[in-house]
Amino acid sequence: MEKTDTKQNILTLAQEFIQVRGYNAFSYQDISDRLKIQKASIHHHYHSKEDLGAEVMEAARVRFMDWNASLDASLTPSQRLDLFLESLNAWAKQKDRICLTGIFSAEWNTLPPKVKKKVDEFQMIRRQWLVKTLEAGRKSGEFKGGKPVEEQAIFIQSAIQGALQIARLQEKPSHYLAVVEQVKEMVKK
Amino acid sequence: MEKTDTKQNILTLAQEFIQVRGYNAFSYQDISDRLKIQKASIHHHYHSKEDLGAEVMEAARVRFMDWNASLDASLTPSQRLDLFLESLNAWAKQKDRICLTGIFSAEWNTLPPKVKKKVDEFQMIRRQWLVKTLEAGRKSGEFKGGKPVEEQAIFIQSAIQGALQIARLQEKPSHYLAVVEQVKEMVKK
DNA sequence: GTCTATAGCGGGATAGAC
DNA sequence: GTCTATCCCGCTATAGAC
Repeated sequence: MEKTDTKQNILTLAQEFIQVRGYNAFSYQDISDRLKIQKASIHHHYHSKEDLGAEVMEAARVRFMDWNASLDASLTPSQRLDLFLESLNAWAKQKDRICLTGIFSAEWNTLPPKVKKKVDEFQMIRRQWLVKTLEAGRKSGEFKGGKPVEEQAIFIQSAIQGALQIARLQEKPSHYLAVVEQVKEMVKK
Repeated sequence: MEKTDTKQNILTLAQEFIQVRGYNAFSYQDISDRLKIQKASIHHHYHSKEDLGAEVMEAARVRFMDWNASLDASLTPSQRLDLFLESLNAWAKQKDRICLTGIFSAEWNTLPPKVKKKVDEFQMIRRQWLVKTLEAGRKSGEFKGGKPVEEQAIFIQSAIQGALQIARLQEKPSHYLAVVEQVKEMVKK
């Protein structure tokens, strides 16, 4: 077992703590306890907490880009939307996590600059993905028309972000699915 | 000017800080700076931060009940829903605030017990109000049928909570209004 | 009811040995 | 790359004078 994946382990744990407890509420101590290393060792891999937070978002961005690139070209817009919504259900099922943009946007006014920048970027990339997918679905006739796609994308992001938070608060992962069903009903013909 | 409203001033400021910065990120120091009193004096009015957080939610509950009681009996369900959605727009317009349930549900896993209890209670009271209003609207023929009203209420709460967060992140209060429009379109005939 | 003073803790970060 | 030791800060909370 190589020790070189310590850096990766820190990143993975940081994301978990951020989703579970929030950026402000988690500490280097939390991570060092779980990894059985000292607090100071974490600074060797991530100079500051701000950097670590930014790297968590950067990794999420890369993962989303990879996920998108891996989608079969033959998938319809409707199927793509389903996969997108289903991918977030993972957090609801784990019951103690919400989505990254959900926690970061709630803590927004207290976040360090580098983190803010990455969060905003991540949010916009996903927004654009939704816009593109919604446009494709309207063109293909699978989706309803109506409000501008940009507004519809904001609506979808709002609903799923809020749904994950409310589902966790009430310990009802199924609340997320209920919201997803209504999103689909609203978008699809 | 009486000094007896110090207790009320603390409560008002606490709510502001919670909505702007979050429960974990605000401190007694923040309040004492603004009120030009010492940190220790705050403890005289609210024994602990946990109590203060719980009182903020309790006050919000009372305000909501009063607001509901003040509604003219002749208002239609559709008008009631509009007023409900509009009341939250106040936070979007102030640009640096999100709704109380939004911040508390994001910080959920780190909240002290008394606060959790009050948040959950507040959330459920508003849910029930929405359920009642949606039912009335369906009965009167103003609202569409479809998904169970309970699920529709969860959907509305999710969407507006997420919308306020996203609107603040992108400094676009209008994002909230765009979501509200889509909520109305979804509910009303 | 407000003050000063301080206890006690945990946070992020750094220095320097190994 | 990990360790020990330490610094400095801000937090919640308490004690006790006025």
